[in-house]
Amino acid sequence: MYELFLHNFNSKVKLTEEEEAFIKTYLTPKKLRKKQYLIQETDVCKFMAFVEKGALRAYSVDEIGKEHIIQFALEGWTISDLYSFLTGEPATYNIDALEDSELVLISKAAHEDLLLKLPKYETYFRIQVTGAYIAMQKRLTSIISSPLEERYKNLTALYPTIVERVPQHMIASYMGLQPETLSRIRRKIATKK
Amino acid sequence: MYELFLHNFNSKVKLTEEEEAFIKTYLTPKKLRKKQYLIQETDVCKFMAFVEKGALRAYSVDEIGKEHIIQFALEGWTISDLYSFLTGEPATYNIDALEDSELVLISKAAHEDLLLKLPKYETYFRIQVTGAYIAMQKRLTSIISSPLEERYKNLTALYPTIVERVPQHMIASYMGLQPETLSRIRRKIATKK
DNA sequence: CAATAGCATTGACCAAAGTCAATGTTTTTT
DNA sequence: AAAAAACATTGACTTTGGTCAATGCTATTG
Repeated sequence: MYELFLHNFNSKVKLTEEEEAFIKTYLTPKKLRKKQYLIQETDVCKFMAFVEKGALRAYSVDEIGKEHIIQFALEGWTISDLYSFLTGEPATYNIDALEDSELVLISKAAHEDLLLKLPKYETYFRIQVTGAYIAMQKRLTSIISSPLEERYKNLTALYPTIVERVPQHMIASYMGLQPETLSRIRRKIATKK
Repeated sequence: MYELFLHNFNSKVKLTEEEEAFIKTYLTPKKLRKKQYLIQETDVCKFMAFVEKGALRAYSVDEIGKEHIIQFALEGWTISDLYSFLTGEPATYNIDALEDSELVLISKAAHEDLLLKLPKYETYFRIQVTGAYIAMQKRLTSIISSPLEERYKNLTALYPTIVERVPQHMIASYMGLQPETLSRIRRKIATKK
């Protein structure tokens, strides 16, 4: 249990066996069926979830009821409404499962305790967040500076698994587009070759 | 010297006088005249810059030579090409001064040394990056889910100083728009009231 | 395995943002 | 203070993406 999580952790900060055992006492496993929610908007987000298996998405819903996907998480990724998690304010995102999934949960209490008691946890978390920040900055740059066609190509190049496993209309949502538009872009790319 | 930086640091992680003195030995002050570069694309980004005074911007340049602003930094903000800074790869952004500015630089060597020698520095950095991540996630959410008019209103509400101090065509660039489009949105908002 | 719901594609039309060009204003520079 | 540069606005037109509606395909699921 927790294989992938611990593997991920060790690849960033090497743990001793005792430390591994110690961390494990703070983790909670959780299975989620396809379409089940991990968090709903207006709840307070009580944990960060590491994906051992499966796929989740975080999305917001606008005034006219449209969903906008802001993040996907496949195996090895962490997903949460970090703002809500850290501040205790209500979540602004919904997170649900796109496939039957297995998660490792870190609760707020666990997070805070680990930060205090295990310096390596803080290092791990710092590296994680820094990586997430850089990845998101790239995404943002691509949004404001690349034409759509490029953006879609980049996405498939960077995250081929996401594009394969996730329905196309969700990819469209993630890119801030209508499904019809993405369909047309794909056709355009296909006919060019 | 370093007043604002240390104040900012202390507001996140309280330092003793000795620790303050210790950190100061790692800092370098730097003045930048308007239009001067802190980093140019293809350089390796050698520091993180905290703004004591003035205003900077980070931007990328696309194939057809258009500039796309991805971040502004006013007093109290930190700016860098974090990816390049951490990996040693060439920068993908240019950073330059919008006004005469005073900066506090933290070099790569200083950053690494501080992470090892002063746990509070790691905590400070973690909190900083986490905050930056959350802010950017909000910006991204707003881009993919709000109509333009809302986005401009949000921006002026959230960062009134930026909108005041920075030329409008740069705000447009930051929003991923043409200057003409932003001008029209502003007129639309103005006539509505 | 039949029925249903979810999904992708296409077409016709509309709305929004981009482009190009001209004009007037403000800010900088000399 | 004059000249030049940078900036903001507006209009006419084009391009791009959104909307609505119809069709056929593909997975679920009962």
